[in-house]
Amino acid sequence: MEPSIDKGKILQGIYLFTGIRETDLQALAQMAVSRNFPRQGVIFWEGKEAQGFHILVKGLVKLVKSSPDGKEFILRLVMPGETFGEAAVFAEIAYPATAVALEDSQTLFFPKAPFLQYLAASPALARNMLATLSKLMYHLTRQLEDLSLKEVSARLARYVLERCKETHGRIAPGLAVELPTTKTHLAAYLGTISETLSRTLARFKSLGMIEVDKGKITITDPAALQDIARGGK
Amino acid sequence: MEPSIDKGKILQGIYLFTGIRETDLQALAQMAVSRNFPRQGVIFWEGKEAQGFHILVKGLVKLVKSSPDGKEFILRLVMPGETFGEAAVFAEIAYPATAVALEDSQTLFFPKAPFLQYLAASPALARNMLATLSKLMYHLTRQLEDLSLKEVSARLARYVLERCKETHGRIAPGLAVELPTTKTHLAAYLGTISETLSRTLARFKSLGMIEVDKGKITITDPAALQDIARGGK
DNA sequence: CGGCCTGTTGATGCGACTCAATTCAGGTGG
DNA sequence: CCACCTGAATTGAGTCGCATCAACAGGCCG
Repeated sequence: MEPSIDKGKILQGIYLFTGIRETDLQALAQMAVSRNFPRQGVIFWEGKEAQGFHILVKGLVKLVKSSPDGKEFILRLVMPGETFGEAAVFAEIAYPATAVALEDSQTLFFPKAPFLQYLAASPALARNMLATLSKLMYHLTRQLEDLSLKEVSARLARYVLERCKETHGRIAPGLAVELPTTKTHLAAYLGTISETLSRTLARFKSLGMIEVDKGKITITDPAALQDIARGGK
Repeated sequence: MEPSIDKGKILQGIYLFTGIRETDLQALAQMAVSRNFPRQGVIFWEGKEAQGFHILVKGLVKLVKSSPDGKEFILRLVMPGETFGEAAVFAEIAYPATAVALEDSQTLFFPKAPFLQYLAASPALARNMLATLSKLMYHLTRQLEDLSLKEVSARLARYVLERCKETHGRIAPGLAVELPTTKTHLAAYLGTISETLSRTLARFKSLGMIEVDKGKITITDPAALQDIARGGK
């Protein structure tokens, strides 16, 4: 068994719980269950009736849709501190995707019933949850826009720029973005396959727009990237 | 000016407000503003700071993403009784898509600030809103799955089957689904263009899977459709 | 009647997926 | 420590789905 962790402590840093009173945090910590998953372990399956949602404490999780013939699309890579599986808790629907741990991971699991009960008593929590879902919806519509209107090069360019903005707060030559995992996963996230991603990266590099090195992409020509992200060429 | 409508009456039939007390409904009706839009009128623009959300009372509305070069993707067709523009209200984000009336339409508009204030006092309303957002997210992930993993024929087959199930509660030979609007719009909704949709419909017809007639599709071979929707052939 | 929008059908080209071969890095076990 | 294996990444050749461009038919409305 895990050495007992301070669940209340963990909750303090989570966006979902900002502005929640200390005593309420303790109540929430009470209902949370710490769970561990090995690399490649399935946290929940698409189509399974939702029993609650998770907060990722440590590790890395992918949310995937997969097709009968083995292709898969990564809806989201979940980083520590983020929640996942929330949506299925509030409507009578099943998990819309499968969650798989990409590294040994630890989560806090909130069972549906007690959480909903608590939610009814906490407007601040409800408000935070609405904001969380809203941001996820925003993200999903962005992905839809990319998939339906843009080609792979534009999606990749946008991805690199957004990650750069996210990690450094700005976009400038010389700044680098870390790939959270393998290029194959990135390909699945961008709605393509590793071969195509490899070629596209090679083309960007040959055009002097980026440098690629060991799971790290360095931006050398932001303007050109932005042009491509908009759909240019 | 419109002859004054009974806003309270309208709210009663809306999913978002089920289980809300009568007196609360009156308060909500107070804050709602009736607005009218002509065919082709823009209700809000993508990127504009959200000021509130709408309930469609009458008419038809499309939520679209459009690219610089004129292509557009329809995220959702909004039918009377449904809400739209909700997501942007709860996080500090802009409207993620543009809303356009496809027919002369009437909405009830709920301004952000008073609605949020009211929401804090009504757990039932918060709960309903969470459920609404959850269902929309489910829908978005379905679309993402289709776009990333399936080809046009599979998307069309799935669309026809789902609409059939929705309108008749079951799927059987002889049942028909109405197209809400033009085939060009349906194409944009399926992430393709009208030419490709036309060809695909023609192929389905020649294979004896459907009959097409005047904005109506009649299913003749459900099994074959289901096979294609799963990715077969 | 003459525009306009929608829908259909044909020919062509391009982007990206498929299949296949090779290299490379990391981890394992002898 | 090296041989081995596995998964990731890269590169090439071939194919396919679908968008593009273009021409044309039908319905609706002013």
